[in-house]
Amino acid sequence: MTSSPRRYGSPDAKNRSVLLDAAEELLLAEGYSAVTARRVAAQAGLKHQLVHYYFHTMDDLFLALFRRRAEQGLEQQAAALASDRPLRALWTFSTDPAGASLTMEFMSLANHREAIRAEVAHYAERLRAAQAEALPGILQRYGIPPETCPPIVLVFLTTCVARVLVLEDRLGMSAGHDETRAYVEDLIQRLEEHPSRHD
Amino acid sequence: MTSSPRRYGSPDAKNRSVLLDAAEELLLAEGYSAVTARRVAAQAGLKHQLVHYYFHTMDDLFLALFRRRAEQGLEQQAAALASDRPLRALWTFSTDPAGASLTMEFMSLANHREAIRAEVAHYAERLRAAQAEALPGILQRYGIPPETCPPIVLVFLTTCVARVLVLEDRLGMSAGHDETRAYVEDLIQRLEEHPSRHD
DNA sequence: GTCTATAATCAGATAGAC
DNA sequence: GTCTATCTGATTATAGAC
Repeated sequence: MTSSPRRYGSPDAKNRSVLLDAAEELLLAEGYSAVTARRVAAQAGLKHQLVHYYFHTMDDLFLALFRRRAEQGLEQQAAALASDRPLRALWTFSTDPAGASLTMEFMSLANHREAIRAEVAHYAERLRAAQAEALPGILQRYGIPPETCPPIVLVFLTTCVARVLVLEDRLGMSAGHDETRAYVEDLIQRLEEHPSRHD
Repeated sequence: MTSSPRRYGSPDAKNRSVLLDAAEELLLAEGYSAVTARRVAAQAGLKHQLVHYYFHTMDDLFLALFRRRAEQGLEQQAAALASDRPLRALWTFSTDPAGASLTMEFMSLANHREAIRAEVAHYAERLRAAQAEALPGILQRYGIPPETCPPIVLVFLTTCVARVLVLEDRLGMSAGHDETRAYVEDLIQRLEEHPSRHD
């Protein structure tokens, strides 16, 4: 009589990670619309019902996938900011094709999946807050007067440029890319190689 | 015997535009995954088969929708660049929420729809080329030495910032937005109100 | 933990009547 | 130009056996 007490897999089962890996590959290669229970399972070499066994709904799968990546991202960025060439490290981190592509894909997803929206927004704000907190000290170390440009604006600009570069690359666009990369990297190099000279 | 010579509606039929309008509303409000033949027709108050009558496939509908918007966009940007306050006009044009949202939605779509990809990339390159052509003259008029920053880089930066601002707004993000908007608008105002002074 | 089987939707697309 | 009817295939999700 009592309605079936639906069972679900434990969070640390091996095949759970296998499914998440498969989902991430699909998301990166074909976009979020390709991430269906059946295709994820096929990619993992498992039956599609297992997706529902480990993740109640597809939203749950996306959330689990996002959280796993988000934690890695926060750690990587913290390491970059703490390194001895933080600007270069931050730029390398931000323009990582896989990372930026996944972020953009999750942002698209968040646009029409309510459950994802809050999570993505929260993570992005945390990333940005960590940068905004670290940057003033970094700029000061390089002798850059804070009046030049508010650190939070610099943080925002960097993120924008990195994301759009990666996004457009994927579409086969290139207008202005080389010039912008060169401009940013030249800027970083001048700052980090000659901390005293910058005009 | 001869296989049915499938018929299709003429490009200037009234209901064709009605369907495109409906598709655009859906795309803006709920994202591209909501733009199905059935939902578009429902939004337009028509039967879903009419979508296939006017647009052979859904890709055709997306392409028609994109081209209609793209032509408007190119005209609007040309008008902005030719106005007496081109920087301000360009910024206003670029940060138009509806326009930027649609552009981002089409970029997401282009990411996993081959037929859309080429069209979106081509349009975006044309927009950027038009800006890159006009900007040197504008900067010269304001007395800005071209060594400060390559015009094409400025063009790219502006587009990035505008797009990401709009995208993040839709997700409910706000960190750094006010500061960045203020920074850009202050910059534009200083340039356009006092063409001679800029330091 | 994994399987078979199945329910219930929803999608794109076409044929042919009116 | 618009309709009804239909085909085909994909999707999420659940129940219950093993």
